[in-house]
Amino acid sequence: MKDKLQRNTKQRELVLNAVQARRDHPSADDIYLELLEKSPDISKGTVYRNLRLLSEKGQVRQIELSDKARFDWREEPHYHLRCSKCGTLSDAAIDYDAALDRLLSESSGYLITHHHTVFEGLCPHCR
Amino acid sequence: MKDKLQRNTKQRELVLNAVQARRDHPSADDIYLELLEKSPDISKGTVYRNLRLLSEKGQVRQIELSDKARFDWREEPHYHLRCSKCGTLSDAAIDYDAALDRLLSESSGYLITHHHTVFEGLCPHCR
DNA sequence: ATACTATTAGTAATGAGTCTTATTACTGAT
DNA sequence: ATCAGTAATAAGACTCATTACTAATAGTAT
Repeated sequence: MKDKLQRNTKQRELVLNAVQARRDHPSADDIYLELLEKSPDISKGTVYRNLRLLSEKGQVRQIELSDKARFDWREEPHYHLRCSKCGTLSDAAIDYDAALDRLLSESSGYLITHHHTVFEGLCPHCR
Repeated sequence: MKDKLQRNTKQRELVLNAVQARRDHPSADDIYLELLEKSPDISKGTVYRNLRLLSEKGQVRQIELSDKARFDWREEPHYHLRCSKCGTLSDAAIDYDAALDRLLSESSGYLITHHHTVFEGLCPHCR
């Protein structure tokens, strides 16, 4: 139950800043390649590990997609929208429905913490 | 625009039958290993390809998870529920909300075809 | 039966993500 | 400021789901 000490490293801050500075939805590798430009010694494992740690702490949001994870600077839960053709990912303008979590918690016996939703379709450019 | 011919092969039927005979949510590799028992010559690529083709035709449903794809015999769209600890996957007792697709189609300019939702939480056994 | 070609078996290749290990560098205590 | 303890790192090997390649096979229309 005791929290284990977490240190503040330059690399962790670089990763956090990189995600927060972007307004798209980069993959772990996107962030890694971006950081490589300014910090040629940063390691891929470091980027992946810090992205996981930061998303566990809630400072960054991990979007679970089937092909590969993407990351999001927004802290509040929200849904996403992906073009089936070109793969573009954007935020969906539909509010997160927390009532579903409560409803399903009662009926299923699970302790539901959250859900994630991805809408699929053709974007204006591809349709 | 012309439909390209699809052949009915023994292997494709084996794959379809295997998925439809199960009431859990097997991965592609689960199906491959199961078929190997009775048909030692079946190839992994064949199983993966046919699962994709069958899900494109709607005879089988592909569940998009971040770690690996799972498959489902049910044809109607529905949501899923995954235990964050043990990974167990089950169907969620909440109806698919097609109204969300229409709503977002109007506001986003996308042509939304569907959405997929996975609830996360601790199952009765793990909580 | 024949011709056409989708599909297959077998295997190599890809790519996201994890793991390993020796080294480095935070952090709290002296 | 120095020191000791140990979390975190760099570099690269590794895992594992999925795809790509290729010569051989087998549906299907004629």
